[in-house]
Amino acid sequence: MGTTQLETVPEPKYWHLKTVLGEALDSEFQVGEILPNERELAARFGVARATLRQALEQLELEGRLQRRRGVGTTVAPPRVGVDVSTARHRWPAAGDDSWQAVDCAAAEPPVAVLRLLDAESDAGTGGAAHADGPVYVVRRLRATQGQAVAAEQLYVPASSVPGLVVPGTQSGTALARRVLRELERLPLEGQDRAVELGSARADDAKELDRLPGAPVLVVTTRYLSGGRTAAVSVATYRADTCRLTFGDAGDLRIAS
Amino acid sequence: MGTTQLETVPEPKYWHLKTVLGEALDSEFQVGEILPNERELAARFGVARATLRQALEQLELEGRLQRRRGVGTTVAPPRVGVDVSTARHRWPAAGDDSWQAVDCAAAEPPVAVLRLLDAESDAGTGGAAHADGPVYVVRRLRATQGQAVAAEQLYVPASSVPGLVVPGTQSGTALARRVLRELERLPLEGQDRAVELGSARADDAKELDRLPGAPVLVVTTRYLSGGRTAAVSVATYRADTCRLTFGDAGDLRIAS
DNA sequence: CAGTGGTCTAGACCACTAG
DNA sequence: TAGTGGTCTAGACCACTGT
Repeated sequence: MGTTQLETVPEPKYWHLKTVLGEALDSEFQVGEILPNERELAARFGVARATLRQALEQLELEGRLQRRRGVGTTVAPPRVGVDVSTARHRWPAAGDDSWQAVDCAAAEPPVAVLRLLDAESDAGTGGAAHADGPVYVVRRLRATQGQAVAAEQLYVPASSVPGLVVPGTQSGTALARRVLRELERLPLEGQDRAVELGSARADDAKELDRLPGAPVLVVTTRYLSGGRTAAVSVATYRADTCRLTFGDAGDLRIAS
Repeated sequence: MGTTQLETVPEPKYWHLKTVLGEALDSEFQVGEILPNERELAARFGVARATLRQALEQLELEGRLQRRRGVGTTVAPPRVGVDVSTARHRWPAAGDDSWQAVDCAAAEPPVAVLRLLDAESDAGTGGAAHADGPVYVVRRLRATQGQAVAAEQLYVPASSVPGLVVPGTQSGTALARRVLRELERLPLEGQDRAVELGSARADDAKELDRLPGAPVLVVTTRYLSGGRTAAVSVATYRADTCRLTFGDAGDLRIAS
């Protein structure tokens, strides 16, 4: 009783809410403007806070909202187009100032990365092209317009950078730059790339100023040199704020 | 009280749950195997069902689980790699049997698409290159290994297919094929592509066998011909089951 | 039909941010 | 310290699937 049950289609409340809110965002709000808090919005729409939050989550997923704990919910700017095109045979460092090397250390890569590094080795031999030796993990950060948009781990087997000399103790970021410089000496023959949805690991989330588990676009790149996989990059892009572009002709310019 | 509060770091329960479940999936379950139902799992871990669901949602987002109402929760197979590489200057139809034309009708595209279609027109003129005329919307479905992985709307301004003759009433799928055939007559000069996260619209969701709002990867492609945007494709890929590949050298073969 | 996941409620407390 | 979003609970009912 009380509920008029106006439609035969029981469209979920949060879905309808999302639509209504989305239209309101278009017509009544400016980018950066702060919305009423969740408790008030829920009351205003006559729903529980959890239901309201379900709608907000979707809008945030679509990049229309930005929520920050302790602050509030704001209207997000349009997603920034981030170029991830397979720039004609270039190493990840070459002439790209949007990436900033942060750290580097020898470490054991996850098995998924190991499989990529060994991808060209004969299945029968079992063993390894270069996965047995140490692998340098270079951590880099990508920023666009002052905003951190991606965190990357670049896995470089020591066998790919034979010319590298490692002095005893050296700052991680200096080592990172040296590994990248050595890498550029190899002839780059091609690259593989894949994009999939993931959720941010705790460390990546912190660098991207998001909570752990935040939705991210994971770009995996395999750099090929000498018939082998010379390096593997796993880059984690904020899915809420980024649109990955692969243009022959640059941006898609969705906004203006 | 009763809670031993074992850690100084108040890691969220659902996050810890997700980790535990994820490890269990690796070691104790087979692909396709069905998990205990949510009420039992929640009881077993001593949490509320909503909390358990938060963990399951994340695992589903990462493509590790598949949940179907009325059926249960199953262990998902590894994501399938779907090639979306900018195949050397090919129209969306050419020699690709993974796409199946479904329907076609003249319709008004969303404003975002209109902006793309007019992208090359002079900003000052305001008006339009060809957005004023009718626009054909071809709907297609992409299947891989018997599974629907993507739903596409291909926007083709009538001015891009001047040779097209439209008989009075014609089946939508036949019209779709004719539009595509006409399109192939144009010289394709290049294409722009962008990938971003979205949530499935109701109609796409139905064709992808998902609920509305399900996370999807939206691939927007702009086909360039004669210095103009001859067509725009908006393809919606299931984010849970798909990994988009852009290989020079084919798949990344994460699995085996 | 019984059993599943999906939606929704009305609370409570916590972690974080900013004044 | 006040106010925000984030987490969590213990229920309830609904929509869908298979038998």
